Amino acid sequence: MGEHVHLTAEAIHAAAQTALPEISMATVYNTLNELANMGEVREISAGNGPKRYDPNTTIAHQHLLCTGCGTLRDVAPEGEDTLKLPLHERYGYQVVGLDIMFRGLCPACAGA
Amino acid sequence: MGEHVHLTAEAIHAAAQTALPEISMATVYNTLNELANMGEVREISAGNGPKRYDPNTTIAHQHLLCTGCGTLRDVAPEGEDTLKLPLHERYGYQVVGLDIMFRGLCPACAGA
DNA sequence: GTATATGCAAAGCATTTGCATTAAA
DNA sequence: TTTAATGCAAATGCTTTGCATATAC
Repeated sequence: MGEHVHLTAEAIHAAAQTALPEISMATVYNTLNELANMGEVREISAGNGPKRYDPNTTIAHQHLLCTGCGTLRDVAPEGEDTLKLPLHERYGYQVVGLDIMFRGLCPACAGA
Repeated sequence: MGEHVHLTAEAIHAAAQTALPEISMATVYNTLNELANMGEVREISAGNGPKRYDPNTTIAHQHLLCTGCGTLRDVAPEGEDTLKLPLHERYGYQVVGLDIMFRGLCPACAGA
């Protein structure tokens, strides 16, 4: 649901277990993949480690990635609506989406 | 070296074999990880499948990702220099970099 | 002669898949 | 009763690691 910090499959599994103690990772992955195919969530691979799942599926995404712990959260940068890829730079690609990812250390990782 | 289509470890291994027929994947990965730690290349995980390695290490990267075959290439979008993350949206993060990724089908995948 | 880099093979992690079982319509 | 969803466990794909060998200084 509409959170602003995006979870891994494992974290989703742990959270789901509070409601459904018997739920398996396979079911979590099956469901996440279905949701992704339906367009209800987007998978985001944040460098190394597991993917994270984002329930925000608007066209342009803006994220803040902690390069220490991998935490991923939503942000709203300035100038987003001015960011366009000129036709002569598209190399014939049919562009359907845009991801913007800011990288850095979150406060917890910067302090450690 | 300064290519504009970024390769997977496997592709780099294959290319390296033309010069060093005995080279192993372990050596390729060891070397790529060293280069990444030195800041000479950047790892980019393009959704599913293997990572790709980008020798362009300027602060803001702009990429075009084919969601069909995973090909990743450099592009230069308009408005890149206006894209900034306002302080009140940084949540205390120390932002050190920015990735911009356009997603879509490359001509080959769109035709198939 | 000592230290570093390499190849090989095994291990590791995240994710997917097959299959038998369970629950649902 | 027929269908779809689930759990389990094995398999997969990518990457890393341990260790013995080879290479360089």
